[in-house]
Amino acid sequence: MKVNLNKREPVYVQVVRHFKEQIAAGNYEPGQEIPSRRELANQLKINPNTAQRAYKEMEEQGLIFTEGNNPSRITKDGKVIGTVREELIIQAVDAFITSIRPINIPVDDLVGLIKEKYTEIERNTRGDSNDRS
Amino acid sequence: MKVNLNKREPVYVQVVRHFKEQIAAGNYEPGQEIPSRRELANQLKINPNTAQRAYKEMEEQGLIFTEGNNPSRITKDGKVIGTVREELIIQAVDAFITSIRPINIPVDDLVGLIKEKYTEIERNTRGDSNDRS
Amino acid sequence: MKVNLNKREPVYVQVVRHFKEQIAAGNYEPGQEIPSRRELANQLKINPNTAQRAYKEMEEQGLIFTEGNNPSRITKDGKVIGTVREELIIQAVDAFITSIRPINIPVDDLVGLIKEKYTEIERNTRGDSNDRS
Amino acid sequence: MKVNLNKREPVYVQVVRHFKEQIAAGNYEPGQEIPSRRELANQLKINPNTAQRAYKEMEEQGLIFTEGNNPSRITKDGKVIGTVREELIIQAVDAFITSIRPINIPVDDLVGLIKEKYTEIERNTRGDSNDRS
DNA sequence: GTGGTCTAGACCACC
DNA sequence: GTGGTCTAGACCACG
Repeated sequence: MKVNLNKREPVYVQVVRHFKEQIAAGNYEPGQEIPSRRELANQLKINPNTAQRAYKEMEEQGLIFTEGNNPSRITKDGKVIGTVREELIIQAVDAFITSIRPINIPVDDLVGLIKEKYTEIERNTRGDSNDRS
Repeated sequence: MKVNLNKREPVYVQVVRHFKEQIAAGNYEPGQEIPSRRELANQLKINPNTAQRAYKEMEEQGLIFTEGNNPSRITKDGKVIGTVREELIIQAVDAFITSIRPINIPVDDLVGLIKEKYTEIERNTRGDSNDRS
Repeated sequence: MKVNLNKREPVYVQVVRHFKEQIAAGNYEPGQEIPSRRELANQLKINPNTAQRAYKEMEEQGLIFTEGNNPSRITKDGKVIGTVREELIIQAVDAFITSIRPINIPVDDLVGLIKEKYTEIERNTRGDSNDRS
Repeated sequence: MKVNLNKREPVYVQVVRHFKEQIAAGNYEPGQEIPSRRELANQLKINPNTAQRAYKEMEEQGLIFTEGNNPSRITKDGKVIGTVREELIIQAVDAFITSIRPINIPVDDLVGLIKEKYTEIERNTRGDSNDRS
């Protein structure tokens, strides 16, 4: 994973989103260990406080849990995991429609463009693993 | 048009985007006058400086031009106008794909969701005209 | 002559400068008639008030004079004409030095560039008359 | 550095030009930190917003860059730095030629004037260091 | 009336 | 502390 310091999206939000994506994609087993806060901060070269904030956010949302001084783990609650996936999809679709609606483009043209772009990416990344964190 | 002060997207960016959408939708003739900075500020109930900033941005991008102290106008350059539409569409599609890609959803499911959402909106707004307020 | 509405230099100043240049270049005889204010405004497609302001400025500086309802004329005072020339040259040189000084470029390099540019222009305009008002 | 509030040239443009000159003169290392917007505003006794505007301009031109909320830095792109110098010189020479051309002064007279003025300034400033204040 | 700049002061989120 | 945005209000010159 890489973090972009210049985007308007705060770094800690980017981190949270990244984990959500990994969970939604099924790249994490329920209960699986995730890197410690310090470790993540080192990997991404971000401030430990930022990592801490991201983890705190995820804990509050029930995505991860921490027992005592052990490393944090992905939630074991299957329902939460399913919700994350839906949430991400709905958010993406809504944002897309909102941004494209005022332009008055026929929905079929749109679908064409998306399929095109999608297969183009598939072609470029075939064989790559999905988890490039 | 309405402006949302609470979004992360700066007001002046919202204004720029709104004009781009209007141009892309064909609601502006090349060379057409647009409201003066003060007038726009009154309409949107924003500060004249914010309007000024939006217009400056548009001027730098070649979307509008100003001769002397006359009110600004939409560019007469048809090429620019054509590009705006494409740019908006490509940006939207790219952002969408980028946000949805890591989740590994089959493209056909995606298309289904989009069409669904799209027609739902169509149903709610049928009969509305394309006002340029 | 052409006037640029988008420069920071006010239009009326551009007009004044243009006449000064013509005088300095010797393209006007002392006492020669110049276009009426209205005529000039038509030629340059500027507001008559702007033409008026330019002429007023020139009268105050003693460059032109007007007798009754007759067309204005270039001053007959040879000394004024000589001064204009010197003034323009000194202004130009001063502005140039001021802008180039902080960069620390050897004066000989500078002279080389100027000569180069100068002859380049000469080549492109040979045969042209100087008065393209 | 000093800023002149009474010149026609806007303050923020003066600031941008000053940094360009410093870069062109080699007084800044690539990647070197520059004062924060607030600090610069204090130094020059201008409003922080004016400093902000100057920095934004420089950022758009690729002269400086900002990572997250850290102080901005001079670009590390050597090409950009090289271009700045050339750009400043060419602009100055072009402006000079444009202003002096219509007067029809022999190029050798011009060179004489420049050298004269140049050495005169050298005499007055010999011993000064290249401070970057 | 127009565009343009500047100041003063406030607010926000991020780190 | 940093960058960034916004408001409010003033001023200027141009046309």
